[in-house]
Amino acid sequence: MIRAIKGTRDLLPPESGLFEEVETVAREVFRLYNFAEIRTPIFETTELFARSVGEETDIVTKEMYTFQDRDESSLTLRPEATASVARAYVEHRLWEKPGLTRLYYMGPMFRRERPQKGRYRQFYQIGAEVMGSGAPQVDFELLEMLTLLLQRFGLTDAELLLNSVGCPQCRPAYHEALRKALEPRLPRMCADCQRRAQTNPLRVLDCKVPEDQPIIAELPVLKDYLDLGCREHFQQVCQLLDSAGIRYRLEPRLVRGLDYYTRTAFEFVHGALGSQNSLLGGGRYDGLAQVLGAPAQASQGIGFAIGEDRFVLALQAAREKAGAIVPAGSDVFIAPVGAEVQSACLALARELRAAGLSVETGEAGRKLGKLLELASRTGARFALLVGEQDLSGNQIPVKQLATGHQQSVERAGLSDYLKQALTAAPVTAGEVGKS
RNA sequence: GUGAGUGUAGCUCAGCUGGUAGAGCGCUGGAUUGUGGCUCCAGUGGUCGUGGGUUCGAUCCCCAUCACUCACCCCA
Repeated sequence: MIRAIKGTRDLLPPESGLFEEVETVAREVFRLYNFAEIRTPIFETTELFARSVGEETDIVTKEMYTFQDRDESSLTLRPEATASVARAYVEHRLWEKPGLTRLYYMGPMFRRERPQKGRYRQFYQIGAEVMGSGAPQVDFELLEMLTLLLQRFGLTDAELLLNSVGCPQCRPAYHEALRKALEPRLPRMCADCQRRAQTNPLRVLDCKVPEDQPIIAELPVLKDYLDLGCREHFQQVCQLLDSAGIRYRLEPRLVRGLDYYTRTAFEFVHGALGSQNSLLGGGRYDGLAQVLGAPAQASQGIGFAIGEDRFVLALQAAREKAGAIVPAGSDVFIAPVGAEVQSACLALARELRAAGLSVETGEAGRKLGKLLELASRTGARFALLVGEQDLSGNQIPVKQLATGHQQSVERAGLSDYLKQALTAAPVTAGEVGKS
């Protein structure tokens, strides 16, 4: 049997419906903040990611799907989308348009990691970027938009973690101080930290080994090394959040794994996600566009990416907790009584669909009992029992499957009756999905 | 890349220190040729992940391998 390859999966109903719902609501919320969609290619030159994400990052050194095209150029399946958006910003000189560039995207990303709960090799991200301004106000509005999106789904138990990671001007001093402080302490730390001290010293701060915690507490804190500009920027972001009543937790040890981040860095974490608890992450990346060819004064940017798979996981947990059920089936199931009403039933279905109802048609000629059983078990909300005499009398029996209540309805007023009844009637007692 | 756990029917799982497999759910039909959910009956289902070894005999014990899951790592 041919199976989906490791780390990839088929999104089937009812779960695929949740992805659709998350995307729909995200689009609505993005529209409120005047974001428009960008669709970038799913593969790019390898160089783009090496230059923007960072040559030494884990993503670039060991997680990318890179391959040779037939002309021998090196291409890579996108591991994230900010690089592509920045590339498009530069390629189309978007800074020359009036106002800020506010773009959102959604789609699959690819990283070759060992699969785990909430971690896949093909995974889905929903993200947005604001380019062309370094104002703290922009950071604030982005975070506010995210809290609104989480609110829309009732994920109010997600927690915002906030930090400033400085800029290329002040970070080297911190790096130096950190390295000095680490040197004498390293022998007492775990093997991972000893390795990280070489590859990515900032990640030492993120270590979870209990024995290392007292040592980490003694290390210099990035906050104390921020230059004036970075410090004021961060302070203003915090003030704006405070005055809007948005809760957050300062996390001086929050570190991002991509090289392009500057100043504001944030993450929303959620308890239902297991060890991959980061629901979404993002931050400012003020120099990125310049690296790719934008003029310095237009190269500021900030953005985030939501892990859609994780978002859905959290949503499922929340809905399960709330005991929510959703109808899985069609609005209407048409049950033909006898083989000779086939085409009349199909015409009726056409009529109801034209009125906006979702209609499933039972196979003409099957026993009515079987058809009703099918209607009920597929979660249809109403069944129409359509035989010769019903058609000739222009009275169609309509059965509400959850209650068993049945009444005849004038054919001409059928779609209006159904639409009205659908909003009033309880959800089917038939098969329901786990949300 | 590293570690641990698990692989038996479409799904969830049972299977006694080793005698070549069961249940529930599902699916199809019937009881019920114009009335579903409940019930009853029948049918449909499996190279017991794969390969090798031990044994008279292996779903069970041993080795290898693959897959899945979780964790490390990393990140969304």
